[in-house]
Amino acid sequence: MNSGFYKDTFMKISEEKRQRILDAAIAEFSEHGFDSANINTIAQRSDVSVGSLYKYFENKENLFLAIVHVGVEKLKAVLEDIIKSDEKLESRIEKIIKAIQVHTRENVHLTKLYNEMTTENRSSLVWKIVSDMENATAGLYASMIKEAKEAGYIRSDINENLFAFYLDNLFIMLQFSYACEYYKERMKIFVGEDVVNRDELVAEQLMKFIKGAFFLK
Amino acid sequence: MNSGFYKDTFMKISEEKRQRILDAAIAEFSEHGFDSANINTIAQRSDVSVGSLYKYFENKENLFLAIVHVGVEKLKAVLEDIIKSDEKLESRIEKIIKAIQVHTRENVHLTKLYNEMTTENRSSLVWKIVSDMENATAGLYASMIKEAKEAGYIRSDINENLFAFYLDNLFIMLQFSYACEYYKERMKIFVGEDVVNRDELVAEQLMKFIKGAFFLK
Amino acid sequence: MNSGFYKDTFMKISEEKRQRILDAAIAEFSEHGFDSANINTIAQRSDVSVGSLYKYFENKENLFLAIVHVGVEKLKAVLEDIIKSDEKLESRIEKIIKAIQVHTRENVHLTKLYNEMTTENRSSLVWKIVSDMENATAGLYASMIKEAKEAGYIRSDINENLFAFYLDNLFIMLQFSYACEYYKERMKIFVGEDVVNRDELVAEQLMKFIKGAFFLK
Amino acid sequence: MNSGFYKDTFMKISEEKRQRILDAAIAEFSEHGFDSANINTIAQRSDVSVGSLYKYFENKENLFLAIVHVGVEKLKAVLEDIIKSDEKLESRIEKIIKAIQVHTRENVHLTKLYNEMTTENRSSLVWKIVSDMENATAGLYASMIKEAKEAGYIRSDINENLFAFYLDNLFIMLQFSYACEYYKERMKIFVGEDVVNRDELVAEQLMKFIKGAFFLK
DNA sequence: AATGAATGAGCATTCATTCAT
DNA sequence: TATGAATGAATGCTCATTCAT
Repeated sequence: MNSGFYKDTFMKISEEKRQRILDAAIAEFSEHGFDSANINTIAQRSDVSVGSLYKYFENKENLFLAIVHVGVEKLKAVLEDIIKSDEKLESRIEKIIKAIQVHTRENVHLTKLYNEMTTENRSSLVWKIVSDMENATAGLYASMIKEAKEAGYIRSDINENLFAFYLDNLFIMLQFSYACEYYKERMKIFVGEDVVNRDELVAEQLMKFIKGAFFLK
Repeated sequence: MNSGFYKDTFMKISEEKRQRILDAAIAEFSEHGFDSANINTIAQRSDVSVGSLYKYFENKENLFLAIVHVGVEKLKAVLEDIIKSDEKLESRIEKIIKAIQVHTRENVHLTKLYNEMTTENRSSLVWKIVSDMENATAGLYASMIKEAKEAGYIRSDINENLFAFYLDNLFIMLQFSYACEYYKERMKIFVGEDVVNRDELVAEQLMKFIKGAFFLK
Repeated sequence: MNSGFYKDTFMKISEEKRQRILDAAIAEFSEHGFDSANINTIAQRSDVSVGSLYKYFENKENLFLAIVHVGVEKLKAVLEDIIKSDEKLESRIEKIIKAIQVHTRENVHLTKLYNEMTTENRSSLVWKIVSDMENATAGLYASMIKEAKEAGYIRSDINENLFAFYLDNLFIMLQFSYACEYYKERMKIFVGEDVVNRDELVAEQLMKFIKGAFFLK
Repeated sequence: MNSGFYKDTFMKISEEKRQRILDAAIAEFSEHGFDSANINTIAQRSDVSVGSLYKYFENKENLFLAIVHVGVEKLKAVLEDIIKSDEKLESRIEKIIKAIQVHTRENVHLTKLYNEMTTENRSSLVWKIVSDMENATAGLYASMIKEAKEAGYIRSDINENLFAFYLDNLFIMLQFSYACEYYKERMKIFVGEDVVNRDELVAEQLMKFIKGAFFLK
């Protein structure tokens, strides 16, 4: 049950306090990156003593991993819900795109964290946590595509693994483009200052892009 | 000529030494990220004294910006060459994909740096340098697509800016997938352990993906 | 109450520890001057960690200003006590001279610090703290003289501000001559090796000098 | 002949270059104090290479001592000229006061340097150079006073050494009050913002102060 | 269990001094 | 003799982690 990143004591405190700590940590880590994030600041932000923080988490790294875990679980929940539904491929993809737009805006910090996380420093540590999700998504996408392919619904001359990969690549970049300053600026350059207010257009065109790639016409 | 990140003295030293410093800095920054990168280590790695390093660069930040600048210029050169050629859209895209595969493998550190750079901390500083390149690429892709659209070569119901954006998103993720540990692992999960040896397949399928998205069938 | 140079935490530690820190700082700064004073040494001397020192004071400068403040307050207390008494001018001056001799010997480091402080580097920062005291003394001396002048007790053809200034000049040099190596050596050259043991003579003659300057005969 | 602070080579360069170096050094040391003064800056300011500077002076300290020496010699020359004249005491003192006002304004840097020099750090090293001058002045003042005393020109109940000492104290403070920021501000507080433009008043009142102290009335 | 003061290793940066040219 | 690039020890300050209360 325990993901191994927090100590048992962390589960003995009130739900509210636990959340305060996680929120503070997510904010701090996503704003400053792992190295510059300050444990003492996280303690202040969450109105908890440093001492306590170290009663709940072995060290800075584990606190980081714990929140990455939380973030991943949250995203996984959102995606699985959609992918596992038995609607047809097209509408599932459409739902994912819209879900990404909503979820990313509501969890900007978590998304920044996800980007931060892919950085060299921490990647090996973090991989243990994330591989799980990536595995899940990768599998789901691939089988979703395979299914559609077998049903003659999409073209048959494609490698479903690679196509799943490219599809997810587009989704990841969409997330970052909505949450991370750098990618947001970049998107504005490509599309114009007001993209951020034109979610439907972005979704519609992305849908068109993907459909073209997948579907027979 | 001088990008403003290094002092004039940096240009007075031997080409070989200059390269040694840049390489050491690129390696250190890409391995540890800006904050954890150690100037003293860079000095040792490049067999130069710390004092000298500070004779060449105002401070840690400027050294970082200088190498980002170098990286960006290098990549820009590669891409512009291809995009500006007057071959047809299809073969230009194909060339870009292949160029990314080659360039990224040859410049793993620089690519890691690019990822590192998109991280919150430094993004505003770095943006000045990179926006330039993003602007160039964005414009080139968009006009390339517009042209093809007007020539009736690709479909006419698309927003060229957004399609250029999605296209570049795929390229960026391809780069990271070849250079950054995290993304490399992820790619393996999606496609299998041996992807890294199957460049042709990756390129071919990506080509198929993109062609589907763009071209009339 | 808080002069603004130390953080609140400084007042939460034991009186004894606080004094140890101030003493160590006063010694170090007065021995080496602001620039060469070593924070790490002050930490060792006062048997406190550097980290703690920085918990109590924002930075080196504030620590310096804090002890200057302490020194000034101490001296001010001594002088005000005497000047504000309502004895006659003559005996007040005599008391000041004796007080300087005693106080300076007991606070050699603080007096050295005062000298150090008048040095260019820090003067503007320090002025805020000291101007207060100088203002007080200047005013007190001047009104003391004015009063005596109006009472016909001393001569009437003098500018009380300038005479107050010259008087204080003599006092300042007396302080330095007892505390600072340079001025001490100088005094020995002027008066002989054993001046330091002849406080009464020094005081008596200075009294004579000043009385001549001020009083009608 | 060689004071021992510079190497022989220093005398082999042009008078003009030598002066440029001394001026730059005086300015730098008086502006920043010994520790913060920067040898490389002195080299730039005097348009001479650091290498050369080290050909002329053993190290930073010796350069400092060399300029102190110059300053002292300059001041000594001014004072001796006056003190050794055979005018009567009163007018010699008057001339000294005026000379101080003029010389100090013309040699602000040197005077700041003198103050800087009395600071603990350097005092023992510096003392060798200055003791010489102090000795000279002390002796001259004392014998000047003794003479006047024996001539019945001033009062006979005074210790000529101590009176010489107090007299010189007044002179030193006058110098500092014209040259050093800290003391200048202090003088303004005592006398008013426009003192700096009222040299005659300052001189006249100081004369009055001293005459009262010394002369029979 | 909770606190938060205390610790001290670690790193960016400066600058006196050297030495190859 | 003159140069100025190169050196690296030294120091202010930060922050993860500990531990006495």
